[in-house]
Order: sequence, then structure tokens, then C-alpha cells
Amino acid sequence: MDMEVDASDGDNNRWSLRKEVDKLIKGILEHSFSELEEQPILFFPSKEEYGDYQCDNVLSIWTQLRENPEESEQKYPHIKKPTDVGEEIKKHLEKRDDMIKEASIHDVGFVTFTLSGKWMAEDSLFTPPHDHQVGIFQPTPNGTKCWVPKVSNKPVKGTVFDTLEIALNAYKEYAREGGFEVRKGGQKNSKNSKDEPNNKYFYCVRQGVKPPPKDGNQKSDKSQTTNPLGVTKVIKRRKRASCRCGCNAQLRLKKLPNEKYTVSKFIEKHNHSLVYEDDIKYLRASRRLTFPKQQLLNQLSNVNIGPVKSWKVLKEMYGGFEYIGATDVDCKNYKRGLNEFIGERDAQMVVDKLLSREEYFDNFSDEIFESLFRCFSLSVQEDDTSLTYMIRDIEADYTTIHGVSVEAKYEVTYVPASVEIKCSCLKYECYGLLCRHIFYVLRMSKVFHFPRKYLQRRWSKYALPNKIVTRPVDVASLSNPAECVNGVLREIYGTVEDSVTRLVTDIQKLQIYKDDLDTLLEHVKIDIPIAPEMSKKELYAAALGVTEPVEVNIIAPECHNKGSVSVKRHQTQAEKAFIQSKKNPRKCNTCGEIAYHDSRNCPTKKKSNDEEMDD
DNA sequence: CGTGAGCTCACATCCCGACA
DNA sequence: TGTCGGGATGTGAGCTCACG
Repeated sequence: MDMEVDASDGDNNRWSLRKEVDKLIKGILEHSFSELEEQPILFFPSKEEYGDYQCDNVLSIWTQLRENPEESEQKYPHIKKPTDVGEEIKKHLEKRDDMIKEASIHDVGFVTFTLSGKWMAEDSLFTPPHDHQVGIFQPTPNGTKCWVPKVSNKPVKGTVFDTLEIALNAYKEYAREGGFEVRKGGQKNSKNSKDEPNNKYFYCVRQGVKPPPKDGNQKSDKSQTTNPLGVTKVIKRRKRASCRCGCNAQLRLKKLPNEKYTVSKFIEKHNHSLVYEDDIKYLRASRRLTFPKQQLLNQLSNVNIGPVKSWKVLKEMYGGFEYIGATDVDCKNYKRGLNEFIGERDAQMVVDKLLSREEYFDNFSDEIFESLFRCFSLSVQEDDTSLTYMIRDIEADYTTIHGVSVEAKYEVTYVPASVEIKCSCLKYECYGLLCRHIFYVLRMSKVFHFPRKYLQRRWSKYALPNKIVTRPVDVASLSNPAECVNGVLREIYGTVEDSVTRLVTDIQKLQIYKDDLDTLLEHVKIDIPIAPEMSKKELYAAALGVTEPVEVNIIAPECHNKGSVSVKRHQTQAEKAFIQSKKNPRKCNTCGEIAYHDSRNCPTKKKSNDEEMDD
């Protein structure tokens, strides 16, 4: 039983199936064998046909009764053998026919029983004690029950939302706090189908009921398939419970003339109990593998750490699985999706990535050439330490919308003492390559050697990284936006880590630092209230730092390694000799010796073969 | 059809007892 | 005390099913 909670957990006052069963057996034992102070001994039976629970108190009770046979004979005249103890328990179990579907006795008198499905499904039993309940329970006059989420900020009728997305997010947030999940419902489109719909419905995820199987499409628990070779295979169908129970809670939105949406109907009553506060973290709305976490999963997978181990790493990092916001299964599914996304396109992706770099980096020598013929200095300003050139680039002229050509001018600042140079075109900052304007200024300043500090390691023959993972020194120089995000993320981690390292001894300052970060987050939240939703594919592409290949022309060659990897433990010489000693020697037909070889692998034969090869 | 999640296989790793 | 064998358990990856 999935819902089973350890009955011994005294701090937990929540309703549990096991506790109810425990209570029942305890009552029976107290009633029938009052002075024995027997505690219920309950197990899950070893065999499925025995039912849901097995009560093993029989032997314990029988042993105690045998200690004082005469006294027991007086008190329990009907008990003559262990099976009678079982019968006694069974009799009382059967009296509770609302709760117990079936009870029987096995072996020496163990009682096994099955719980009634109707009893388990009864809502009142699943209603947790009042203080643990999320929603407010309301019995209605006609006897049906309903639950209302206890949330202060609810989308009442008449509330106006700018877009459907905002409305959905608001309802989802309300649902998360309230303890239920949201599903998108139908919509009524406007005449122009490209426009946003006129009406849109959002429902509780338990809305509706599971549709009955269509005639002729009825699926039994087991079905048979026959493959082309005529071999029939029995497929066992999995049983999956539907959570739909015809709940009517919903949010209906209607488009206003100003393209905004208003709540036209809001039903807040649910016909089922809501999720406990403790379990809200398991709701889909609370589970989200954020981009940084996806990044971590991806990076760890690069060093052969799979999703489950990565999830455990996250658990340690965040101080408990409830703070991760994702289950291990979420991590596994993400990894599977990522692998699916890559598929056989890995080679294509690598090539595309390199080609996209080529797009950004044109021929570098051209840039020096262009500095000679396309760039001219318009003015030079000189102060104590630096020179500021205005450079006119005749190739970079651009036209505005009114057809007027605008001359491209760039400002280059040069500090001769430290050979510091910066151009307003920001090419170096973007791609790590100096621009033609800088070359022009360097030439004018009679600098005839390439400034060492502007020669990045990656353009040199030492470009191979020392480590597998390197933190980029210059984030802006990364070639595409996806790589930029990863780079910035690493920089942020680094900054935070550095700050904490410095502040680790000063808790007060660390707290101030944390508060400052919270303030920054608040600013971001005001700026971007809802995190933009990226599609799965976009997320995978971003995580890998690639764009999804449109077509696949390059497929990685299949690689067959010579021989196979031995999974056997390495044997020492002594061990090999020991194994050899157990074998019986045999007579070799080639050399005539009695040894541990035969005519096929005779050393003399091998020797003669080698000589032949040499000839 | 997309997706969450169960099932299974094969391999890796852990752990415990036996033995040198 | 160290090493080995082998069972138990953990894990990654692929396959599959069924809900929505």
C-alpha cells in the first residue's frame, strides 16, 4: 500500500491506513484477551492470495495461555488449540464487514484478511485531522461534501488579467498553495483563428471522469500480439489508476474588448480532499527542474555521474530532497529526454557548432588588411596618459530608414604605458579578436609587435584546456548565446562562492550579503514577474550549447573496438600457475613431451612459424 | 502524441564470510 | 591482516505503457 505510514511514528498525527488496521486489531485483542496486554503483530503476507494483512498474534497468545493451563481453561473454555485463537480474532474481524472484505486462517492459526475497497475509498476516512488539512471542509445540506482551498489571494469573479498566460500562472499559484493541480481545458476561438480565444477554461486536474473504453477497443489485463514469425507473446498491461473524480472546480476566462481577460466564473469547491501541506512539494506545480539544475545534471553526466547520483548531490547541496524542487525520477526523465534529443545527431551538432564559430570569426588577416585601406583617423585627442582616436570605417557605413547614409565612426582609447586599448565597436569583448580600428591605432602609435595581453590562449597552439571543466575568463567572448548563459551562470556561482569564502567567519556580514542578494532577486521579480517558459527542445539545446540541427547529414561512424573488454579479474602469475597445476598434463604430438600444451599450441611449432615469417 | 513513470537488463559496486 | 569469491544491492539506459 503506497499510502501506508509507519504506525510507530508517534509525532505524526496524520491518518494512515496502517494505524486504522492497528487500532482495529488492538480493539479485538483488548476485547477477547483483555489481561494479556497483547500488542498487534501485523505483517504484509508473503503470498498475494493471503490478502492485505497478516495478524501473527496467535502463537504469542497461545504460548501465554499455555503458561497457566487451568486458569486459561476457566477463562477461555472455547480455546483448545492455536487455531481457536485465530478463529476468535477472525470472528471479530468478520463483524466489521464494512471494513474487512474477507478473513481466513492459515497454518497453525495465522489470520489473514483483505480490506474492503469501498471502505478504503470512503472519503471521510481519508480526511486528515482538522489541523493537518489544507482546505476547509464543508458539508452541504444535501449531504455531499466539498473542500475549499484555504488561500487568501484567490482569482474571484471579475478579476482582470492582461494575458491568458498570466491568468494561468495566477491560478496555478493559487492551486499550489491550495493543494491541487491545474489542467488546461477547452476554449472558444474567435472568428479569426489566429487571435487569442474568446473564452478559455482551466480545471482542477481531477475534473471529469475517465472515459469508458470504446466498443471493440476494450483492453483486457493481458493481450496477445503475434510477430511476423508467428510467435505469440502475452503482454501484461499495467494498471494505472485515474485520478479524475468529476471535480467541478474551475476558472473560466472571457476576453474583454481591450484584449484583456476577465474571470467569468470561478468555482472554488472541490469534491475531493486537498493535498496536505507537507505534501505540496510533490505537486507538479512545485516540481520544476530549473535551468541551473539541468545544467548541473548535464555537467555531472559528462563525468559519468548519472541522474540519480546527481540528484543525491543536489540533495546534499540544498539540504534535503524537499528543497530541490524535483524528484529523482524527474532527473532521470530529464536525462532520458536529453539523450533522446541528441539521438544520432551528436556528430552533426559538433560540426554545426564549429561552423557557427566560423560564421562569427572571419579571416583574421583580412582585418589587418582592412585597417590599412578602410580606416582613417578623423581626430586625435591627447591627455596625460591616453590617446583617443576617432576612426572612420568606410566599409561599415550604414543607411537609416529614410535612405540617409550615416558614416560609421568608432572611438579608440589607447594607454601607451600599459598598452591598454579599447574600441567602441567591442569586437574584442565579443569575440576575443582585435578589430581593424585597433590595428589602425596601433600602427599609428608605432606598435609593431602584437600586444601579448590581447593574444588569447585559445588562439595559440596551447589552446587545449588543462582540465576538463574550465571557467571561462572572458564570458563575453563565447561564441553563442547558449554558451553565454552557461558562462554567466558559472561566473555567478564563482562570485557567490568567493563572497561566502571571504565572509564565512563573519556571520553578520554574510547575512547582510544574503539580504542584498534577496533585494536583487526582488528587483528581478519586478522586472520579469513570470519566468519565460522555454520548450523542452529549447531547454535541451541551451543545456548542450547548440542549436537543434534542422537536418542530419553527418552521422558518427560506428566504432568497433578491436577485441572485447575483459570483465574478468586480473590474475597474478602465481594464481595462473596454481590454476595450471590443477590441470592434467598431456602428451603433445608435435614435440612428444608430456606438458601443458598440445600439438596446436606447441612452443616448437610457434617458433618454426615465426622463422618462416621472417624468411 | 507528449510525457510521466514502471519494468527490465546488464553491469558496477558493496559487503560479508572464508581462507591464506 | 589482506585477498578473494560470490551474493546482494545499486545504477544507467532502454523499452514500454497508459493518461491526458
